[in-house]
Amino acid sequence: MKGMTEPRWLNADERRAWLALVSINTLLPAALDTKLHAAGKLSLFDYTVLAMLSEAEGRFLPMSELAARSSASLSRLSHVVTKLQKRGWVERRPHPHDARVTTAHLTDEGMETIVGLAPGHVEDVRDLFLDALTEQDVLDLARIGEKVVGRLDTDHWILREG
Amino acid sequence: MKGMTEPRWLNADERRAWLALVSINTLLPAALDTKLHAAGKLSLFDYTVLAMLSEAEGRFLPMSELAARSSASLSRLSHVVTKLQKRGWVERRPHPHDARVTTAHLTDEGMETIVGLAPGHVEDVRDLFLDALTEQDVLDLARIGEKVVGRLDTDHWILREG
DNA sequence: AGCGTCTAGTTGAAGAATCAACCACCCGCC
DNA sequence: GGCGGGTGGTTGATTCTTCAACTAGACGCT
Repeated sequence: MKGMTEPRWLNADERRAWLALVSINTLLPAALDTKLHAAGKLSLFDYTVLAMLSEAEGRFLPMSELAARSSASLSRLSHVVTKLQKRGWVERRPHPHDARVTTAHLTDEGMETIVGLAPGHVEDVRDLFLDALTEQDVLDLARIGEKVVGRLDTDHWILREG
Repeated sequence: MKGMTEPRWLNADERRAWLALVSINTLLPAALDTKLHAAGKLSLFDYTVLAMLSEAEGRFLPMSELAARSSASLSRLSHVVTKLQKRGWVERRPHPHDARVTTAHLTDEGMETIVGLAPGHVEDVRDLFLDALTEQDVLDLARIGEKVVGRLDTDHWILREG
């Protein structure tokens, strides 16, 4: 049982930070979803999956690695890959040395799709988000953001050094 | 047609900031959803709706105002209020002077629910998020977060001065 | 009073996310 | 060599979200 002692309520600045984060959290994906849906009938998550594959060596990744890089559950990813597969953007193949693993491969058609979408998407990210910030803001946000990610998931892939 | 010119790709820090934000965006709500679901079978969004009502004068708000304060569409809110109503936490009442308006009222039972949940939730927010940050981080995040919110929605309620 | 337009909200169907149950396979160990 | 636990992945049911269509009342104009 937790909370027998008086909780430490949020002070004004903590509350501001928290509310802003929650608001960004609903507003930003919604806006990008709208843009991407208009540009190519896909969601931000669909886009992220394709983008992660396009940046991977050989344009394929095991499902679990792809799930990690898109911060999704295996279940969610599996459903989405099925959808992307039906559209011809992704293929599933068995792993040669471990029969448990499935690898998701980006098809040529999938590559064309994301290459066509990427410039517009990057522009949208700037419009909606980055252009509001100074260079210092970007630096601060990267620092703070990575701290938070580290707390939420110690082994998160964006924290791997390379 | 957009994008005839070469897009400005993200530099290293912009990419770090962007990836961190996207990751936080999926990880944080998921973690809080899990906690809240364990504590009381509700989602972060359900919680937010109840919290906004509990903080409102008279513990009621018009649907549109409640939608604004929880960053949701009227449609989403309407479905959720229906659900909360079935659990006895919220009531719908007509507005006395404008028959178009429905007001959502927090019931006593709803108030008890959120009062019971709030200390644990605040602790979770600290555990998962705020405790990773210094005071300066919190200040920076509040400043940057509000800038971003302002860009996404000029009239967002958290930016109203009061 | 009657018309058009805008605002507030609801609804049902369609698509997406989560959860729990499940299968198949790998690996270490007896 | 086979048993047990852990890993990688899929599936279907349930729940949530979104989208488009719709009702109804307010407000302004003539």
